[in-house]
Parts: sequence; structure tokens; C-alpha cells
Amino acid sequence: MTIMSDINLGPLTTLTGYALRRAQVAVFQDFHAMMEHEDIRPAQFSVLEVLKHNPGLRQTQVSLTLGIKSANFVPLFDALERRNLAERRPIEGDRRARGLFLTQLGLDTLTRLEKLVDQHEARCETKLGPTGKRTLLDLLHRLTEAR
Amino acid sequence: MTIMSDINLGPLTTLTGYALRRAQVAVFQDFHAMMEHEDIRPAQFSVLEVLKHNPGLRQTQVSLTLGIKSANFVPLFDALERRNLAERRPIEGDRRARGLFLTQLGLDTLTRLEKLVDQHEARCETKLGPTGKRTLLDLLHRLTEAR
DNA sequence: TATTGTTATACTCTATAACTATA
DNA sequence: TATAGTTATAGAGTATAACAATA
Repeated sequence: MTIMSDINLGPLTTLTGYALRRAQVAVFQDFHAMMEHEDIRPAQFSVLEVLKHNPGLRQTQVSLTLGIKSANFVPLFDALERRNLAERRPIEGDRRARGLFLTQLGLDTLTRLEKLVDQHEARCETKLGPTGKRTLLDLLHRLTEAR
Repeated sequence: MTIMSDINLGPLTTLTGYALRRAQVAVFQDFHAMMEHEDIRPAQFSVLEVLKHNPGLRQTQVSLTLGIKSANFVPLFDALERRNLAERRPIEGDRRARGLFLTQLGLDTLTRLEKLVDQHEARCETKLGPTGKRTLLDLLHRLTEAR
């Protein structure tokens, strides 16, 4: 039980990157707590969602979209395939590439995951207030977009 | 040269955690590019700032404040000490604990780093607009604070 | 020659358990 | 018994280079 000490953070208090990191860690901890017994990580969830909404994409397209290096995407997707949540299928006309799809189990699982994520997201919205989340997303997009 | 494809991100488009992660990565990349030839990482910078504003803190206090596990703090601080940027000193009255301080070189270095960080932060502010940054910090704090 | 996917590998970050020396 | 710091270690996450198969 530590007394809340008045430690001076100096310029960190107004440093965008520092605030971003702390908030991201906090939000991801909540996500992780929610997904723990489903054993799904944020990156895996994002891949499943992309495949649900864009079945048949190539690995390069998915990994580029999500900012995952193709070399790192391979073991990530291998794990999903091993669990029979998603699969690689041959593509007509290009025997180098593979199309990525959810399996039926993957789709069913994702439906269950989305309910959990909705609860997780609701907790964020509670903290941010009704208009706060919209504002936050807008500001974050400005930081993410190149230029 | 890839054509910008219209890939559907589904619920990720309004997922706070996803937007947070992408923004944090973008901001940290800019920080890293700025600090590359100084060879200082975000966590190291934050430790140096805390020591500058709170000389003599114990390791536990610093690591707890910054959300770094004490076991991971040791090699982090070892590196700073090896480079003669900071040092551990004995504490009167408790021979288990050590007080942490910047060296003169550490203080001089930090002064130089702060100028770089100011430029980095200015780029963030440009993207966020004058009131945007203040709003963003407020919203991020709401996510970070427990409750 | 260029592209898709892959392997191997290394480095950072983070997490846990167990230890020491002191209190 | 509890605390401050430390060690060892394992697991993620991320980065680069090089390769095979195919275009």
C-alpha cells in the first residue's frame, strides 16, 4: 500500500507520446483481460476482422493494411490456421499467392469475440463520454495519417 | 507502388484500442527517428526526466511511477549508468535502497534531448491543432486513470 | 528482374519466479 | 516476515536479410 507520492513528471505531463503509451497500455490491458480465456490477442482479432469483411485477401494486403511485417505475419496466421479459425487457399492465376479466409469456426468464434469487444469498448466510451470518443478517434487519426 | 485499396476494417474503424495503437506507433516512430543518433529510447528519456525533476528517488518509486516492472528497470538503468548519464548512490538509513541521480553529463545530455523532443512534440501539435492537443491529453488521461 | 510468401535470426519489451541483503 | 533490489528466464512484438517458387 503505497502513499500516492507527488512525483514530478516534468515535460512528460504534456508529452503526447507518453500519454498515448500509457493510455494504450491501459486499454490493451482491459482488452487482454476480456480476451484472456479466448486466447486472442489484439493483432489476431484485427486479422480475423479484416478477413471477415474482406474474404480472400492476400497475405501482403492484410499485413500491409494492419502494419504487420509480412515475415511476422506468417507465424501469426499459422497459429490461426492451426486452431482452424482461418485458412490459406490457392488463388487462380497466381500460384505464388494465397487467399485468406475465415473458417466457419473462425466466423462463429469472431461473433463471440465481438460481443466481448463491445463490452470492452463500452467501458472506454464510459470513460470518454458520448462525444469524447468521436473526438478522440478524430485526433488519433490526425496523428496516424502520414504528412 | 500499391494502389490504395478500399479494404474494409469493420469494427476496427471505431475501436479505441486500434486507433490508439496506430497513433502510438506513428508518434513513437517520429520520436525514434529524432533520437536515433542519440541512442535514447522513450523509456530511457522518461527515466532521465523523472530523475531531473526528482533527484534521489529510489528505483521502486521511479519504476512504479513509469509503469516499468522493477526487474526490467535494472538493466534499463544499468545502461544509463554504463553511459555515465545517471548513477545509483547509497541512501542514509536504509542500506537496501539506492537513490538515483543524473550525472552532470546526464543533465547536459538531457538538455540537448529536450530540444529534439520539443521539435518532435511541435510536429504532433501541428497535426492536432492548437486546442486539439489539450483535448487529446485530457481524453487520454481519462482512459489511463483507474476506476 | 520483380513479387509472394517464407525461414532464420536477433533485438527489444514485458512478465514471473526466485534469490540476497537488509529491515 | 516484509521490502529493495537483483538475477535468470521465457514469451511477445518487431526488425532485417536471404531464400524458393512463381510471375
